Amino acid sequence: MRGEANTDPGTGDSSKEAPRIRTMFQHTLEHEVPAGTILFAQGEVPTFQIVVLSGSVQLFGRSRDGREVLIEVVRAPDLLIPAAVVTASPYLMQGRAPEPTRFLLIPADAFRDAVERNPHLAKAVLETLAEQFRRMVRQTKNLKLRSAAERVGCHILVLSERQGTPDRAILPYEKHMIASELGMTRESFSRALKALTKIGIGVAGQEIVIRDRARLTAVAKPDPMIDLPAFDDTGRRTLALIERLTG
Amino acid sequence: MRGEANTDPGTGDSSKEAPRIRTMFQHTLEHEVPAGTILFAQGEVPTFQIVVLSGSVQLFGRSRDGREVLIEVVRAPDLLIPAAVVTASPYLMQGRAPEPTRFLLIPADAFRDAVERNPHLAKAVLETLAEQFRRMVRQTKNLKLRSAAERVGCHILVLSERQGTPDRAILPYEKHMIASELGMTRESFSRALKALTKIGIGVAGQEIVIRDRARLTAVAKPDPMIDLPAFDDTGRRTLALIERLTG
DNA sequence: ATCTGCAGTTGATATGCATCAAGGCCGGAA
DNA sequence: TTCCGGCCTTGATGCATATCAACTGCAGAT
Repeated sequence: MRGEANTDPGTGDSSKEAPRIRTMFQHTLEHEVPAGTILFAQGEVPTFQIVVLSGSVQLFGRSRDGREVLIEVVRAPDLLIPAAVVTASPYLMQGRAPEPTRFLLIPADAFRDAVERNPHLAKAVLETLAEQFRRMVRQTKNLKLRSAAERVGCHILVLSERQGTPDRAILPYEKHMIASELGMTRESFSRALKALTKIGIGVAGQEIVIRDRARLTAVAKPDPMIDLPAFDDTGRRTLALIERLTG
Repeated sequence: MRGEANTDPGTGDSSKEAPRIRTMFQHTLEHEVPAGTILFAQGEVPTFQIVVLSGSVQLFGRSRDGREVLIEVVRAPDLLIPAAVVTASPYLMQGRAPEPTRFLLIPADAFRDAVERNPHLAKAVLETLAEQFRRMVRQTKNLKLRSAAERVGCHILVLSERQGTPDRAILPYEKHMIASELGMTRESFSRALKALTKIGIGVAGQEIVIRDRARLTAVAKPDPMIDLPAFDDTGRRTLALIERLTG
């Protein structure tokens, strides 16, 4: 737990919001998990609003016959599925940390209370959730409007932008994960990469070298209405606010 | 406009929220459009928070080569893409009313102001947006985890439940629209329906008769973690609040 | 070192779905 | 009525992607 919550620092008690914030503070834990940790299962009702401080979380959807695909990735700083927490309904996905990851765990009911009482928090959560909604819309468009090869090409372009290296991109996790994130099998992903080899990229393990960005762009046809913008500070702003509120 | 906004009814001015709510009220329009009306284009920045009072709105995603697919349908009562309004960012989809539809148009900045000032409104919008996010997650799972035939079968089951008729379902709009909503071509949709004919459904124009629900269920494998629940009153509650706030 | 298991690649093949093309069935216009 | 023009269906075909299978390379265990 961060900074000994029970030794209440003397914040003025006269402010209307203070009691609730203090509640949120008192029971909020900070927690770090190793790579591979399952955070929650599909179908569970959230007990905490999880705040991703560092690292990332993969969210998997499972079909009844047991197949699992990567639906989305939440990268720090961000909230882990506020949609499930504010509606107090079951997670639709399983959450797993693919790397050592740090969290803030805020009890779900305290979080809902705080959101209801603190307009700034409400606004921040709303913006974060809105951004997440838009990510899902982008993904749906990606799946419905593009071929597998285009999805792979655009993903590489987005990665290279996010990593600030226009001439290369590092695949952030295993290829079969990325394949399922992009809605295809690992074999198809492998073949798509190989095909792109002929139009100006090089593949060496996790590293993709972009030799001919113009040609790759021409083939993959990136689109600002589908692909994620390189920077978005919603998460950072939301995190700053929550850290202020919890200590 | 609803109920002569300028003849201000004597609400007490002492309450802190009143001025903003009144702003929202003053410039809020009620509007009805005929079937086929385009409400906004992909790429436009929202000028209003549109509230769907009756009817529905189809949201289309467009690729750069001009192909358009139905991404989602917003049915009254609901908010039209609060995610774009609260973040003041461009719509990722085009909005079109496929039937005569009534709206409340709340100026976007007045809406954002009101959300920031009124915790009840903030909570309602948050819940509505959360529900919309969850719908998108369900759709992504649907696309990534199921075959075309399964998607068609489950869609029929959902429609029949929503319409309260376990033995039949009426397709709410043209088949080619539903096909693109389900991520396939109209031909594939047609063939999928025909295939399902052999396992206990009948097709007559827009009407689907479900002769053998058990068999259809066995084939389509509906799943509460993917398919929409029959009832959800989030929209209704949000609408009630907004109507109270706007007069 | 050897064994083992998992990630990835590659090839052969299957199949689901799209595409292309033709024709049927309306309902609306003239 | 006839003549359209959508919408839908159906068939033939092709292609994209999945599936199945074999193999490589590597890392961790013994």
